[in-house]
Amino acid sequence: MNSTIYDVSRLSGVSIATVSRAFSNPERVREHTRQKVFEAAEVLHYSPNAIARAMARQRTDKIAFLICKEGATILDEFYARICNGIMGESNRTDLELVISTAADWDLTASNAKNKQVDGAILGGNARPELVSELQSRGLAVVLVNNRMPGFDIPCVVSDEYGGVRQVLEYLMSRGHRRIAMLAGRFSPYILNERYRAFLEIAKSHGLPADTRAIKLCDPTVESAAEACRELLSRPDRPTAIFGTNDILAAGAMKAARRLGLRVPEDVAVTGIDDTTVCGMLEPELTSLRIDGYRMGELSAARLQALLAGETDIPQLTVVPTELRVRGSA
Amino acid sequence: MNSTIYDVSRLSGVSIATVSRAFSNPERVREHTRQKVFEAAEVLHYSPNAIARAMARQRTDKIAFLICKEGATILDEFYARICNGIMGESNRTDLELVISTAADWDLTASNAKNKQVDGAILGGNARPELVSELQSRGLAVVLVNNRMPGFDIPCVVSDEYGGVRQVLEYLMSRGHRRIAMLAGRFSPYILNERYRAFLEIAKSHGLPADTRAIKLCDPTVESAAEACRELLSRPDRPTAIFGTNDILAAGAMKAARRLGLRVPEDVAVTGIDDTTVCGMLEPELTSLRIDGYRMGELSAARLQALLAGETDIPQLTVVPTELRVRGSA
DNA sequence: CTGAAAGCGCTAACAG
DNA sequence: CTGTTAGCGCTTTCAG
Repeated sequence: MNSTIYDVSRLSGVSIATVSRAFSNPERVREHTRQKVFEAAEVLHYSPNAIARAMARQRTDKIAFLICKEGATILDEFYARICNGIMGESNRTDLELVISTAADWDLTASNAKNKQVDGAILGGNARPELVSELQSRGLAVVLVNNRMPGFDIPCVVSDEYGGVRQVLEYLMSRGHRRIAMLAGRFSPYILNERYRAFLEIAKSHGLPADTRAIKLCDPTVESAAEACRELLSRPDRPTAIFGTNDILAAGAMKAARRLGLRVPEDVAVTGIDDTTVCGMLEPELTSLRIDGYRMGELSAARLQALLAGETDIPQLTVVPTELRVRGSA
Repeated sequence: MNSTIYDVSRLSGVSIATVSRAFSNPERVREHTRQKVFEAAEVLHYSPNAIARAMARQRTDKIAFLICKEGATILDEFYARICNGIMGESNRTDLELVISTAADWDLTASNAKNKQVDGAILGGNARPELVSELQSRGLAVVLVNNRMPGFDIPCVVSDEYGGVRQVLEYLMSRGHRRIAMLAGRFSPYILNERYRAFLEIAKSHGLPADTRAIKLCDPTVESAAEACRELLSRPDRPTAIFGTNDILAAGAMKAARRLGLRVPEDVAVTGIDDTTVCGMLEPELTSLRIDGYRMGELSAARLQALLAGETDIPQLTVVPTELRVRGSA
C-alpha cells in the first residue's frame, strides 16, 4: 500500500542502505545521491515507516505523559498546562508524545501495551509499583507534580511550601489571623505538602491555627461548599478561607453567599492554580499561580537527559509560584 | 534486555510459533502446552513486544484521537468528555488510544510520525487536507463534533439545531422576546450551525432577531464580557443572552453585573456545554448539555466498524442534547 | 561514499 | 495441535 524503502531504492537506483542513510543521516551521503533519493521518495510519497524503524533501532523516539489520577476528566486545566509544557519541549527534540492515563497502563502493564515508548513522565499520584515496573522494563521515568522518596528518579514539583507561605503572608498582611484551609483530597503528596506547610507556617507566625483550622473535602464545588459551611458557622468564624485549588475556593465563595457573608469584606477567599474560573467568579478570585507549563518543560528536559544517558540529573527540581491578587482577598 | 519469544520457546521447550499462538490465539493450543508457555513467560517476565507484533501484523491496534483546535489547552472539559467516551469504547475492544494534537500531526504528516495507528478520530476543526492525507495513507478516519461535506467519512455530531431550539423555546416560554446570541468564534462548523439555527428558529417564531441580534466574540471571558456590554447597552436591550458556551455565558454575566443589571431579573443568561463552572457561578448557569461522552463512544464505534471492514456505516450520527435549567434563566 | 547482509521480535501460511 | 519458514521495513556493521 504505502511504498517502502525498496521502492525508493529501485526508483532512485541506489541501495536501500543509502536510502536509509539519506533519511537518517543525510550528511553521510553525497549531495547528489541524496537529491536522487529524495526525488524518488517524493514521487512515491515515501516516508520511513516508524514501526520498522523502531524495530530496527530498538528505540521509538516516543515518550508518554501518563496522567495518574482518577476522576472523570483526563486532563484538567492544570494538567493541560503541564502537558503543553511537555509538548513544547519534546517538539524541540523531535520526540513524539503520547498521552495516556495510568489506569490504561495499569490494567495491562504486563501485556503488549508496553515497549512503545522510550520513557514516561508520570503526572500526579503514580503508584510506586508502576514506577518500578516501568523502570525494570528499561524505560526512563520522571515524576511531575509528585515525589517518591526512596526512588532513584527525577522529580519536578512546584514550590508548595513557598506557595502556601505566599498566600498566608499575603493574608496576614491584610490583617487576617483566623485563617482556615479548605484542603481537597487530591494526591497524597500535594495534600500532605500543603497541609504541613499551612500548619508550620501558621504556627511560626503565631496564628491560632491547629489541625482544626484545616478541613478536608472532596475536590468538587459542592463538597467544598458543604465543608466550608461548617467552617463559617463556627463561633470563631475564620476571616479568610484558603482553598487548595480554585474549585474549592469557588465552593467556599458559594458557602459564604449562602450564609449571607460578603466576599471579601466578611470573609476573604483564595485559591490555587490560577485557572480560568478565577476571572469568572464575582468577585474575581485571588489565586496562587503554579507554573505548570514550566513544570512540563522541565520534566521533559529531565526525561531527555535520562534518555541521553546523562548522569548527574537533578533528583529534584522546584518551580516557584506567584500570587495573583484579585478581588476575593 | 527484555526477554523475547525465543527465550520463552527455549525455556518451555516448544517452538516460537506455539508461544506466539499461546498469546495471540490461546484456543489454538492445547491446554497443557499453553500452561507450560505461560509459566515460562512468567519466569522470564516476558510479554509480547508490541512493535514487533505491529510489524508482522501490519496493524497496530492503536487509534488516535486528534484534537484539531488551536488555543492553549489541549483538552478542555468538553473535549475531555469526548475523550473519555472514546476511551470507554476503545478499552472494550482492546484498542490502544493515543491522544495528540493536529498541530503535531500537521507538521510532520509526511514524516515518520505516521503509520503508528490504524485509524484516527478527528475532533473539532480538522483541515480537509489532513483528512485526505490520512485516508490516502490507508487510515480509517472519523470526525467528531464536525462535518465535512463532500467527504466519504462517518461524522458524529451533537444535535446543534435541536439544541438551539431547546434553549430558544425555553427562553420564549419564560416570556423572552428580545434574545441575543453571543457567538464564540469556535470551529466554523459549530459557529455556523448555531448561528444559522438561531436565525431560522427565531424567525420561525416571529422573534425580532436578525443578524444584529448575534454578536461574535473570541472564546474568552473578557472578550465575551466586552461584546456583551455592547449588546446590553442598546436602547432595545435584550432580555436574554444566549452564550454559545459556558465561558461566554460567564462573560455575559460579568458584563451584566458591571452594568448593574441583575441576572436573571433584568437579563437572563444561558450557556452551552453544561461544564463545571455552571455550578460555580452566581446565579448558577442554565446550560445546554451536550453529551460528549456519548459522542466519543459513538465515534470510536464508527472507527471500529471501519477498521473491521464493515460497510453501510452511517455517515452521520446525531446525538441529542438536554437543557439543564438553573438559576440564570 | 555506497552496497551486501544480518538481524530487530513476531506472525502467518503451510506442512506434518 | 505444533513446528518450519518466510517475511514485515528499516538500521547497521562490515567490506569495498
